Amino acid sequence: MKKRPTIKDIARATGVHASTVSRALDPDSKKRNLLSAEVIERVREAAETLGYRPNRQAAGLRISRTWSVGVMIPDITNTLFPPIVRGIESVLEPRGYTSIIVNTDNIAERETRLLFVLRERGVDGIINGAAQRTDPKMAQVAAAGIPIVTLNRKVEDGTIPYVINDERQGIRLAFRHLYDLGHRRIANIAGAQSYSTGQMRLEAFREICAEYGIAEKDAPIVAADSYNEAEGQRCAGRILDDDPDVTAILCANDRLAIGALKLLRTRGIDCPGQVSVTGFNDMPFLDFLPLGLTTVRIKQFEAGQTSARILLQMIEESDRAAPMQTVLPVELVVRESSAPPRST
Amino acid sequence: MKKRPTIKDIARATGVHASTVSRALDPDSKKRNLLSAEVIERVREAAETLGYRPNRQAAGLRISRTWSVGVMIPDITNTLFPPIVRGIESVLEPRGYTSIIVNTDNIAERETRLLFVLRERGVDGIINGAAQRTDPKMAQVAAAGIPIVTLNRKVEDGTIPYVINDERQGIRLAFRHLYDLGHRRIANIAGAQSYSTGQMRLEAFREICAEYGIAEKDAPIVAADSYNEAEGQRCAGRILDDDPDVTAILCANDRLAIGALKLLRTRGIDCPGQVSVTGFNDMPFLDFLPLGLTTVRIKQFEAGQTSARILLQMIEESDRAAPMQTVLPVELVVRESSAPPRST
DNA sequence: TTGAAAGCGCTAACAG
DNA sequence: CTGTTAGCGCTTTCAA
Repeated sequence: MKKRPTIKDIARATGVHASTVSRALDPDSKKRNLLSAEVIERVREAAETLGYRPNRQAAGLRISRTWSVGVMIPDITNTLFPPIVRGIESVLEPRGYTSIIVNTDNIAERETRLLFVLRERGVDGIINGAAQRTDPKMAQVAAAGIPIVTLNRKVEDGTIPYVINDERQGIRLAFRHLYDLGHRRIANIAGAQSYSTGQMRLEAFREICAEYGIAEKDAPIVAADSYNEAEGQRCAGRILDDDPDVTAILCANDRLAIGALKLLRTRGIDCPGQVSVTGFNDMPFLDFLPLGLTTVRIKQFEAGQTSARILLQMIEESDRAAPMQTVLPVELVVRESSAPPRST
Repeated sequence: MKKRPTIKDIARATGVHASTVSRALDPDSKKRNLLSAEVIERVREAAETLGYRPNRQAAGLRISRTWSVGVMIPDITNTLFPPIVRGIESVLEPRGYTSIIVNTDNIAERETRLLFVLRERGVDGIINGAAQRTDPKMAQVAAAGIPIVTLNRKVEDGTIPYVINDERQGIRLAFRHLYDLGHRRIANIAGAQSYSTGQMRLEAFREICAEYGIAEKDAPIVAADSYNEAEGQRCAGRILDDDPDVTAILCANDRLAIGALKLLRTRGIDCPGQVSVTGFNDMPFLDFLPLGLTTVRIKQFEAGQTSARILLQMIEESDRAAPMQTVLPVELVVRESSAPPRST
């Protein structure tokens, strides 16, 4: 196991000083321009033939950089996240960065600890796809000067750049779709209010109801504690118990919708015959469902890409201000879970 | 953004030399035992109050370690892999390691390049979940002294430790299940023969057919080029074209099985009424399928854990020999896609 | 039992 | 344009 060549080896081979080699190989042309073309060429060749590869650990120790970024997500086994992760990777990898992916499971203390782990690792920046609406730890990290951007969710603090989806428009598309089908008693299973998505989607629902002149009692709302199927079941149950005349349930997320569908099946209520259901996110594998779910598609891969690009800009061009707010477009995907209400 | 305290700061605070601090804080007790208990205690306290955290970059530069491992998988968007990745993470993280996950997409040149990226990153070891049966690059890396273990698949070269599932037993369970249901014309969609899984599962199929005294013509085999739904469709089509009397299709993997199911639906052939289908892996979200797939469950999370443990042993206890071959148990999961053949 | 000194591989002043 | 020097934070001889 012979060790790999260093800058010194190249210096020896070319007869110039190590620092000259460093300069010749620096990707920043401002430094290279100070050297004679001839030396640069010689150094390049020597590096090539020796198979030189810079030692990032050493360079990093010197300039305190690691060319790694932390990626925080709730849980990679949630199919929503793999495409996002690949989007991130697709811009990071070509630029020489690697990502350290950590799963918070939406547990606050785990998030805190992982944040600590990432800082200790000296990551050059963080993409947080698991942020809470208020997140003091996060703001603290940002204040400490570590580039950070949130993905899918935003922190209300206002200092952290974010990339989110057009939640408002998504809810409006779903609502209008149901309304246009003829539904007039549309319930809402809202998401956890501790996430910006939960809060924004609920707000959008209230807003459009008001716009359409629908009274609050005709648009019952139950907020879930978290985004999962069990909560979807529970909330759907409560809605139907309180208000058996509901003909459609607009859910703040696909997993809640899947739970709602499950409950309907349990109770022998036909979907979409008796009750229509819509989701949000268009998670992969949704089309495996026996009944296709009408939902709002978000740009998963692109969201990953965009957040990574913004983070890189923050890391590498700290002079240029990075965009603070990026909102990606969404689109409605109509499948089988929505239909006109039974015309009783 | 005040920088974090170094070993020097502690030295100054306690009045001892930096090297003494290093020794006092060394987790290896052999080194600490040389120091007086009093000094160790003082250093510990100072480290605590200053909030000292060792700088891995610096330590790594010195001892050439990074406390990071590379994890190669085909594609994180394949739901089979997230549980594996979390299994790996669950043992790595508590021991202070992070994992760098890369997706090969089963493209050889991508694999080569990523392997290069990982080496350049100086990972302490590699878990390869995307290995080919013959993989010179891999053997080369292993020979270079970088700890490496393969996961799910094995390299035939024989020098690389592996953690795989009991492919043979899995195929036998599926076959017996079909046979016991009464099937006598069982076809096989085999996996790509460039992966050990494809090869082993096919071998097991041939073996058990022979055991049951089934002639080769009564057990048609078509090998897929890769593990995906399109190939499953194609292969199932060929099987039914050549041999319309087949009553069951045993697939080397779930995705092939999903493809086969799709083809049956296309042709209006009822499953399990006319043709039964089985898969392999028990991928998450399989239960979303309109028709539950009978399959062989592999221990995904545990496989991740086991491979990580073995890798850590190779890294940290290079003296103790790591287990070369680990075969995890599998179990049959019976769902709706298998039933007795129509008794025509 | 502790200190001194060297060096891992690289970059960044500062000279010249 | 290029060489010299110093040092990032840590570990590890070698002395004392």
